[in-house]
Amino acid sequence: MALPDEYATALDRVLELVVLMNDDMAQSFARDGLTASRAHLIWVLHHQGPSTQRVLAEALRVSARNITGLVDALVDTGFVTREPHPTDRRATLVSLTEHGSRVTAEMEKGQHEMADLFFSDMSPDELDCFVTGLTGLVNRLRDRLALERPGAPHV
Amino acid sequence: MALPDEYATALDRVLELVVLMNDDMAQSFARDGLTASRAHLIWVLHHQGPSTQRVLAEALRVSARNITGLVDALVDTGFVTREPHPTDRRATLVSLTEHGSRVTAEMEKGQHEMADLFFSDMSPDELDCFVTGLTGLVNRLRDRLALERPGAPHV
DNA sequence: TATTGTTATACTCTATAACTATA
DNA sequence: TATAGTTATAGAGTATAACAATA
Repeated sequence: MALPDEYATALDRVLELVVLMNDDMAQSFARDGLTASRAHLIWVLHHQGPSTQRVLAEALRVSARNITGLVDALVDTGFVTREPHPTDRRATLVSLTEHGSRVTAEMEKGQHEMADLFFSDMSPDELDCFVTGLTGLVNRLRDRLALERPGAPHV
Repeated sequence: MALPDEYATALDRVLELVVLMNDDMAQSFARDGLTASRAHLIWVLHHQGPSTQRVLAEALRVSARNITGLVDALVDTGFVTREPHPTDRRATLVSLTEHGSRVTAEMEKGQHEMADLFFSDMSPDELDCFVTGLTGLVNRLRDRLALERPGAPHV
């Protein structure tokens, strides 16, 4: 055990970051008429294009039943459409509407603004040092999670 | 706009940290038979001692009705007790049981272990530089949230 | 027989509103 | 009149299980 006080302060900062980021994202989603889960779903569509509900369930790591509910809600609120799959008549393809595309594009822009807010005040050295420390930390955390949750995907 | 690629990488790391921390905490709570909300509640009791439900509602920033449900569940699962308030007969005092105290003490120990995992591989210089960068980032994020949510408490 | 998505059911967290008991 | 906590009701996310249509 080395520097308990510094460690405690540093961990407090990390925990505060997590809380603030969760708040910030939830708030930003709410402004668009979305929840975190619905935002996650259309974010996947934004990056992967039209997808079956099966694929969405795997991407969000939730049950097929849950995807049915999320897609229902996103259809009702005009973010996505359900269309028949061209070759597999069991499946449906979920696609972004124009509104859904506009919102996900705005989300991407919001990420760039957030990156600017976070990093444009740092010198190149400061940024490098911060990212190095953060990367090591994230890697150690990812390893621990993989160990403690044997069923999880070991990407 | 300065270094878009470095910024994007750095933001990705931050976002990954948030996801992993959320997963890690949820997993750790589940091992103790808790949810995030219930863990938050007993964490407040651990630090503030026996409290009225009113105080807990303010600490967790949720409705009084919600606290009733959380305390019901925590009483059923043996983490807390409800007792009459000594002077105000409208109020009830929520206290940790022995089991609740043991679990919160373990949570505290788990935090120390997490801090060790995160920081014991960093040199003092690396830690200092990481914390400096993180502190600035957290401060800018907190300021932005305060601006965008005028009703929020300006601690 | 396996897969896709649905309906049925249930649990958790969240909220507002109406109500009781007490201050 | 105001406050502490409950009951009533509702919406959202999550799960498993049973079932339909299709592969």
